[in-house]
Amino acid sequence: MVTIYDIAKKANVSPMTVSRVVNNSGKISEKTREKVEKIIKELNYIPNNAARSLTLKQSKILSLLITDITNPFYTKVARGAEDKAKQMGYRLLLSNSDESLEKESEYVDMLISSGVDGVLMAPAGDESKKNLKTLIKNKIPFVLIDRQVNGIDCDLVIGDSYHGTRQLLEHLIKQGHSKIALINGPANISTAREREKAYFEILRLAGIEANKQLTSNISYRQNDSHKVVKNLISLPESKRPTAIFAANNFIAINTIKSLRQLNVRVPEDMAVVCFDDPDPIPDFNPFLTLAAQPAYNFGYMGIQLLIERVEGNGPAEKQRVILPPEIIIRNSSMRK
Amino acid sequence: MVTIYDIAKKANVSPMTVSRVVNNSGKISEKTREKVEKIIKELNYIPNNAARSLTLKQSKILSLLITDITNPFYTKVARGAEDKAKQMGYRLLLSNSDESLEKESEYVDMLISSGVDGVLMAPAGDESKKNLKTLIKNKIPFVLIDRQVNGIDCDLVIGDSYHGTRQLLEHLIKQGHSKIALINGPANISTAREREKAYFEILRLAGIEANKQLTSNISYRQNDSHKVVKNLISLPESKRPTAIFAANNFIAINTIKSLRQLNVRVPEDMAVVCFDDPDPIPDFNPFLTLAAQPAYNFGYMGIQLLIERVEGNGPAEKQRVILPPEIIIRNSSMRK
DNA sequence: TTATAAAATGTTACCAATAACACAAAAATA
DNA sequence: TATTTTTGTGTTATTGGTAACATTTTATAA
Repeated sequence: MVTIYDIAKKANVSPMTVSRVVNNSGKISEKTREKVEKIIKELNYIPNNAARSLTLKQSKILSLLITDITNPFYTKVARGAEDKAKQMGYRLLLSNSDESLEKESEYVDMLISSGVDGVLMAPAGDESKKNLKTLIKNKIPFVLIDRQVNGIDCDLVIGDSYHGTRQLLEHLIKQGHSKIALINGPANISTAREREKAYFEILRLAGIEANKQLTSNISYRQNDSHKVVKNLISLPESKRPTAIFAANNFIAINTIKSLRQLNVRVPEDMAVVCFDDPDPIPDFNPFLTLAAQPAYNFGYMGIQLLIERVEGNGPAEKQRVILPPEIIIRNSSMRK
Repeated sequence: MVTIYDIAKKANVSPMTVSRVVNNSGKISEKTREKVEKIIKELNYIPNNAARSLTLKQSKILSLLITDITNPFYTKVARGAEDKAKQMGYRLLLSNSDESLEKESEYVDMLISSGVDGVLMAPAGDESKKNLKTLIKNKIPFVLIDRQVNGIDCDLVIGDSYHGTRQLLEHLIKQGHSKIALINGPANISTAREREKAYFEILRLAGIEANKQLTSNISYRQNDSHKVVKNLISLPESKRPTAIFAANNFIAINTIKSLRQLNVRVPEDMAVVCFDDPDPIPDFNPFLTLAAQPAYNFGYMGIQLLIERVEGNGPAEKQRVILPPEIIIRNSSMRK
């Protein structure tokens, strides 16, 4: 490995001078700069980040801690995050918590040890508070995306669950539905709570009496919708829903799969709508009506806020960025 | 930040003893080990990776350098890679080259500087040789996935383009197609070359005279299929293809979009098949007939080979892992 | 009981880069 | 020309951890 010492020797200057050339810091005569730069090129010198991190206490590495990169929502988040990080001269570490608190906790320790400068995180749930406290204790800045955590005041980039829910439900109501089921995510995740709250509020506003029997909480990523769907289908005609509002893309897809297995046609017998597009490549075979969140921007903005914190340019008060969803109406909710 | 010196002082031992406890190396009496471990917990000590990297010359960070995480193929690769890396105690850096040689080159420099222990890479093309040489010069082990590079002898995890192509084409031929167009990726990417070679070979074996007019090379990820599709469609009836073999998922989707714009129905007027599933969530609205490659395993195996190299446990000769595709026949190629 | 081996712990130097300070040479000012 | 300021460059110490060697303590054998 080529070090500044090798350069220094060959250029007949001190290592410090080389360091100054590399970092463009301090005063350097044009002559020495050129001489040193020439040798740097010649020997193919690349600075050693470990040594730099050790003295500077910054690694230029950020971490993206999400639940699962294979969820297209987070795929796009990751892409946005990586683009912004690259643009700002940072590298990005990828971690998948799978919505598991322990995995998240393991990663947090690993990340601290790795010396990341900051963490962009979609927390597994409210219990992530413990892991965030660990970050705080270690003075590692973080920004939350998609989900908030009770009792943690920090920079946020989140969607607008209320308006997304509202537009989806109003669309269903306009289509003539009044018995609308909610298959929600876990109650310990803020987005699920917000969507549920919005669900009841909007039904009330529309003069529709909500029925607790029609709502349920399941995982955002494990496939356990089947039982719930079966239950809904086996309700007596008078109570059986004609539409399902799935809290995310994954639930929606599994719901549709279950419905098909049960010979319930979508949308003819059952409309389905959800949050977040399951299709990473836009506009191919579009089927699901949904509230598309600007996932790329979640990542992009998140990294932007994070770097502001890392570099200490952020405002004193925490920033809350709320990105509105876009409602896309497609076949899964259209009465033929 | 808590260091081994803090622990040492509080435990009344030398820093070296603490280091030994942390790393479970050397001989330590049970008594001291317990004493030190207690204080480590108490002070919440987490080792500083920068310092460790500096002495040990290894960072426990690997890099995944792919073309685009939003391509579902690479999304799954990334997930497999991250899972294996985590399991082996490594962290994973994510980089998207967008099939651009310069971006790839920038990343390679960044990665070397970051001190990654190894790189798992889907090279942008044959010209990536230059970037790989940089890695070699810096003694950074790497493994290539999905694509080979002429003139670089290294560990590989690749698919089987020949058999995938063969099965797809035989399926089309069995469906009665004889005028089959190939919309291929760039000729400087090994997978494209292999698929083209297989295409001609298999047509020949089937006694079908191949027509150069029916083959073309476009980007694997930019949407520039439209002109090509238009040309194919405007061929005289006698020459116009009845099926299109798209070299990857992205091309296939854009091809179908173009066909729809041109009012050509798929599969009624035109069958379409391709490599790689564009759908990250399995079995939802499946439409495309394709050769599905075990993307997750590309990443998983790739990291496994890479870590073998990094840790010096690998065999002397380079390893070539070839993962066969699975043909999935769906609607896009079925004559109704 | 002493010599010797083994086990446990400590000391020193080093990894690559940089901050902080020191100092010489050149330029500006008196 | 002498003095001050500025500019350019060098020296030393530090960052957190560990390898290599040194030393002390304990256990074992003679």
